[in-house]
Amino acid sequence: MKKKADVIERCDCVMIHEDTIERVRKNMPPEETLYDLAELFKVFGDSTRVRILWALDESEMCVCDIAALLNTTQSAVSHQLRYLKQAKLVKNRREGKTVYYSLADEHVKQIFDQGLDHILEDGK
Amino acid sequence: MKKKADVIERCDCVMIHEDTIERVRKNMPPEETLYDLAELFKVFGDSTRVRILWALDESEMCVCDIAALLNTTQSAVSHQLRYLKQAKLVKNRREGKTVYYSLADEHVKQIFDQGLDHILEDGK
DNA sequence: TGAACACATGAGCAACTATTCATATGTTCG
DNA sequence: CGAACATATGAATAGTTGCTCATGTGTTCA
Repeated sequence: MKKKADVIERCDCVMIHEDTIERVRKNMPPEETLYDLAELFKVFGDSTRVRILWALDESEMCVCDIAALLNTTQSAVSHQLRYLKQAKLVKNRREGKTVYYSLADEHVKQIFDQGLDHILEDGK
Repeated sequence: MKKKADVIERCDCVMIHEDTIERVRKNMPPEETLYDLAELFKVFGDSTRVRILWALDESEMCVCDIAALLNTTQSAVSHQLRYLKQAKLVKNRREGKTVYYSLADEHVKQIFDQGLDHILEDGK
C-alpha cells in the first residue's frame, strides 16, 4: 500500500496534473542524457573557457599565446585546456617545445551563436 | 620604457606569435559580451535546470508538477525557477493559488539540440 | 649532458552554488 | 476572518570549482 507515496516521494504537495506529468515524462530524454547535456554546458559556463574557445575558433594557438591574449597565467590556461580536452572540445598537436591547440568540434561556434541570439534579442 | 612588459603582464613566457595574438584580439567580441555568454551557459550547466527547461519545452507546468516530475522538493524547484526567470528563460502566470511556468525563449530547444549533437556525435 | 624553455599537474585555498530547513507571502473558500 | 494550500524566500551548509604556487615532464640546443 501507499503506492502513490512511493511515486510522489519528495513532492510535498498534492498532485494537480497527473496527466501532464505523465505525458511530459514520456517525452523526456533519459536522465543520463540530460545530465551529460548539463555537463557539456558547464564547460561553456566560464568566461575564461569561453574566451579560449572563441580565440581558438579564430586561430590555432599555443598555450603561451592564449595566456598572453587573455592576460592570465600559463598555468590557469593549461588547466582549462585540459578540461576542454576532456570535454572533447579542443585537440592539440606538439611541434617541438610548443603545443598548439585548436577546436575539435564544429558545433562550438553554432552554440555560441545561439547563445548570442538570446543575449542580444531581449536587450539584456 | 618596459612597454612590452605592460602588455604581457601575467604571461610568464616569451611572446611567440605576436601577429597571431593581435589578429585574434581584433576579431574577439568585447570582454563583456563573452562574460554574458558564459553567464547564460552557466544557467544550462546544471542538470536540475536542464530538466526543468526540457519539461517546460514539452508543456507549461506548475511548480508542484515540476517537483513531482523531477522527484525533488518544491523549494529546490522554486529557487531554480527564480534563477531561470532572472535569466529570462522562463515566464510565469498566476491562476488562483497555482503559478504556471513556461519557456520565455524560443532558442532553448535549439541550444539543447546543438549540445546533443556534440554529445551524440563522438560517442561520448 | 645540462641549461633553458613550453607546458602539465598536484595541492591548497577562496569563492561560488545547489540544496535543505524553516518560515513568509499570496490566494481560495467556508 | 481563519484554515488550507501553492509558492517564494532567507539562512545555513556541504559540495564544487577556478585560480595560484610549486614542481614535474618533455623538448631543444649548445
